[in-house]
Amino acid sequence: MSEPGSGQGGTHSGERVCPSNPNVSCGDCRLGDLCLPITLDAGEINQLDEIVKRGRPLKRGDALYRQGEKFTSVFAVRSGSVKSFQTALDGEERVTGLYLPGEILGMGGISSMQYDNTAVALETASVCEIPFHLLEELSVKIPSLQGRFFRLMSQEITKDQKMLTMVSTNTAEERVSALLLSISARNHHRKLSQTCFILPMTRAEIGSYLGLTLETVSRIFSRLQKQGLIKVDNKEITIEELDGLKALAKVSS
Amino acid sequence: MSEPGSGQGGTHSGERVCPSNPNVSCGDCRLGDLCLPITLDAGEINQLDEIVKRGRPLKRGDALYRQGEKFTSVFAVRSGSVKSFQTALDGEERVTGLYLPGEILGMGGISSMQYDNTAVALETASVCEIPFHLLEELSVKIPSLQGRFFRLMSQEITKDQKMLTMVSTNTAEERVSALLLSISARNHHRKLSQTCFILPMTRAEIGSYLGLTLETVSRIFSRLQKQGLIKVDNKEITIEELDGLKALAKVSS
DNA sequence: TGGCTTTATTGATTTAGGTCATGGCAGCAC
DNA sequence: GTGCTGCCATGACCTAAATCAATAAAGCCA
Repeated sequence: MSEPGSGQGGTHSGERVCPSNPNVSCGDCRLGDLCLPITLDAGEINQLDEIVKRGRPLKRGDALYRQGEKFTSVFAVRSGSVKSFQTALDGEERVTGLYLPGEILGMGGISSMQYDNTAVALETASVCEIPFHLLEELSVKIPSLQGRFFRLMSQEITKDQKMLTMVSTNTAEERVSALLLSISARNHHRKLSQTCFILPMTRAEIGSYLGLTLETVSRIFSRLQKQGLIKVDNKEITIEELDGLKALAKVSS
Repeated sequence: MSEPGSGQGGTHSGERVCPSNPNVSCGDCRLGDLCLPITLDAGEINQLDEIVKRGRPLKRGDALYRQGEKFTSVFAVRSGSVKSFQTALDGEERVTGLYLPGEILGMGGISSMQYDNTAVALETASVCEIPFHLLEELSVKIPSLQGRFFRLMSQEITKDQKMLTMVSTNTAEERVSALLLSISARNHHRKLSQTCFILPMTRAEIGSYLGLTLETVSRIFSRLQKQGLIKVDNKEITIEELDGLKALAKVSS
């Protein structure tokens, strides 16, 4: 019953089901307490459910939306991971965000009515698409949904400003440590291991995200490993000394 | 009738009045077409007006709110200018935003219920305070206000991401040029000179905002002046070659 | 299985911008 | 006026990270 791509909708069973299954409703999705529905009651979740579109899983490299396209929807990551990036005038890509299950993206497009970056799946991923005009209408009817969405956007603002502060003041070592800790904390929040995980991005993508070159990222990984703080096996990171890494990262969280 | 600090409220005259006058209603404020009220009709603006608190003008250095304080309101700059900054663990201040008349700040505090940065006036300034819980209630009643606020927050997200991209990829010269152009464009939008203006920040604040040292900012100003692109007289900047500066800044706007 | 492409590591060298230091100048109090 | 204090300019030097380069390892597919 919880295999991806099983049968019909209406999966109102006792156990919550696999989030990669496209037929899971918001009420049954095990991400409910991270995603939009938080603060909504059962009836409201059903209304939200009606406007959410759950597409086929995406393959690595598939785009959710592209920079410059007409803005229509925001997206919630259900499984897998997604990066967003801006394409500069010279064609260079600059990674602006990494989105894990339960996180919402695409909100930068609301004001200008077109997406301000491109979002692509970093691995096989499933996402929920929420048409924004419907979300807006529903938010008028459900004040707590409006509030939830205000809070989500505010969170994005806070996150971006933290990132900005970090990129413009911290050393390469601090930035890399902070990213590892951020992924660790988000995994922990999703009840996954906070000490061992697979990096969804290449060294080049991490560098682009942190304002570093891929060589520097690689060197920092090696250095942190030499110091015994982490273990690196290609994309698999094991944090050996969580507190040591936190001390290095010098971030408040 | 348009002197700051004149008499009573109810200034419904034909001509729009000076925005530093604390008794001007949203409908009469000449910033109406930049600020929150855009897209609202007359009746709606009156409702918005009821919840907006217009305080005494602030002096240079006065705080609108402080990092860590309980979040209560968002603020609109009416006249003067405001900076926001985050205080790091070591007590260092990092400037995260510059807000000119018509611009809204404080939205980062919504999600965590406390302000995520400190905002202080850079010069004599007047601001409107909008208690957020009242704005939220009103937004349910006035869908176009909800929409306007969604757009404002989205704008902040887009702005921050652009800033992030810039700080992590562009050279010192490009960053300084881009900031000058940003101020120029915002002045132009307010029907002020786009080629001559007073910088509201010190070299140190500009550096902090752009992820540079004050020495570098100073050197870049000198260099741009030597190239004939701008004229610098202490805080007064005159852009001599707008197109040349744009070419240097390498930004899309 | 081998050949191809993408990704990662590590070393040598360069450079943009930081750091340190000095002097000038504007604004303000008295 | 004189002396302070904060801000700015500019020079000398240094360093973190970029760039250039070569090699190795992983993933892919035919």
